[in-house]
Amino acid sequence: MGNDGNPSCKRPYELGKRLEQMGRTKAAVLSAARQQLEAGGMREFSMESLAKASGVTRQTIHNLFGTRTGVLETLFDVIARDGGMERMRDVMTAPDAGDMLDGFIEVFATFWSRNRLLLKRIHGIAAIDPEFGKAIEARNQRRQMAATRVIEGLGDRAPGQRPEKIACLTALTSFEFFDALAESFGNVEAAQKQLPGLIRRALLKD
Amino acid sequence: MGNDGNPSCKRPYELGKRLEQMGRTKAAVLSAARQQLEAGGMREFSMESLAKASGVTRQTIHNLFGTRTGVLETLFDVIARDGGMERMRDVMTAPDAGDMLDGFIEVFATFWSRNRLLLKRIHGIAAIDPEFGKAIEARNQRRQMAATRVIEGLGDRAPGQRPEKIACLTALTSFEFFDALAESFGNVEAAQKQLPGLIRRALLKD
DNA sequence: ATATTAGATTTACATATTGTCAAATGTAAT
DNA sequence: ATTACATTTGACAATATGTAAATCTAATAT
Repeated sequence: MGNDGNPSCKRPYELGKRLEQMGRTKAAVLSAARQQLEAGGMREFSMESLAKASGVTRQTIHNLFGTRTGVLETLFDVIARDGGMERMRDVMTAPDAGDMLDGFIEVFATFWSRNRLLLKRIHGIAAIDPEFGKAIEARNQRRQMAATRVIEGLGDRAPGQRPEKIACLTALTSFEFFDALAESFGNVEAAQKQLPGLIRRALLKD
Repeated sequence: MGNDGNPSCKRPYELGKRLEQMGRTKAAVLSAARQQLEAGGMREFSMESLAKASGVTRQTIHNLFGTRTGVLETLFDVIARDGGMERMRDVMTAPDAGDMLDGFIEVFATFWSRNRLLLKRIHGIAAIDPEFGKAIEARNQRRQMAATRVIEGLGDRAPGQRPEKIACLTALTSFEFFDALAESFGNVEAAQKQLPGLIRRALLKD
């Protein structure tokens, strides 16, 4: 934006209100994308229907997001940023290791349950599209790093099997497991309620 | 096949050798499908490339499998049938409840690990295509029923929380969790090795 | 052996979707 | 009023799925 560095421009130009409008359409597109993905999966999710639902042209969406994958990536970024993950900062600095574990579990369980349907689709896409999958792998690795610090914080008396515990905690706090649990229970609340105890038993009793 | 009950047929006709050929092409297509899905996800998996890889035309594949989804469903059925699941019969009739639990876990862990990449793709597709997802949900429900019998067999002294245990066992033996575990460990063998202990701790200690 | 016939395979076509481009139009900042 | 940029419009190429009619193959009856 702006016209910095463009020698053909004869005077400066700030977008101002137009940027706001762009932001609104961008939000509208993302909202429509979310709705369509959740409702009907990838079948309903076409640039055409997206354009119609958000009241703009296909071309505009291309201008705003690049490609269809671009829409997905943006959507993924948005929910990751606005999903309560900022609480992780506090959690990871908790003085008590047990509190850290509990907070760790709770933050993820909340995030997963809040965005369950959408994340199901997005992770599904990641599973069938290796390239898109990298974006999600990166986040999983961050979760694994956090899990490492949690396990180290617990400081058990058998440090030899820490790697196993880290891997278990990482897998048990994955979206995939949470989703499977919610599926088996038939509702999200039960999964959210049972998860902490389940993980503590799996990890701590040895 | 054959022409049974078709009034427009003027004389009996057995396919014989031609059926063998069909079987071979069918197998070739499925093999190519598996390879392409595992290697490059849905990007590589087109009717065109499938036809080229298996040495037939697109139309032949349509005749043999109906639609592209038909190929996937057949592939899913094939691995489900030839994946060692027949051992479940013996497992579920084991006299000792602990053996039943162990066998239950082991059969699924083996199946998941043997077909990991392919199942990752197939479950991914199920996640983004609600209609296709039903086929997999059906199998998950069968696993949940089996899990119910396993938990009931264990006959613990707190039958009030059986539903929770059933749901946990179902989720912990899901492909999604196994895959997440293998991902965190970095290899399948470790996941296979750790899973039984993890599940026993999560379930039994209370 | 050979003509007949079911149905396997091919060829050609219709439809839908993504992505891109150029030019026209709209709109807010200067 | 003029300029910069966003947005629309319309068209196009590339790619994919799925279908209909034409052609070929091989099993069978005579």
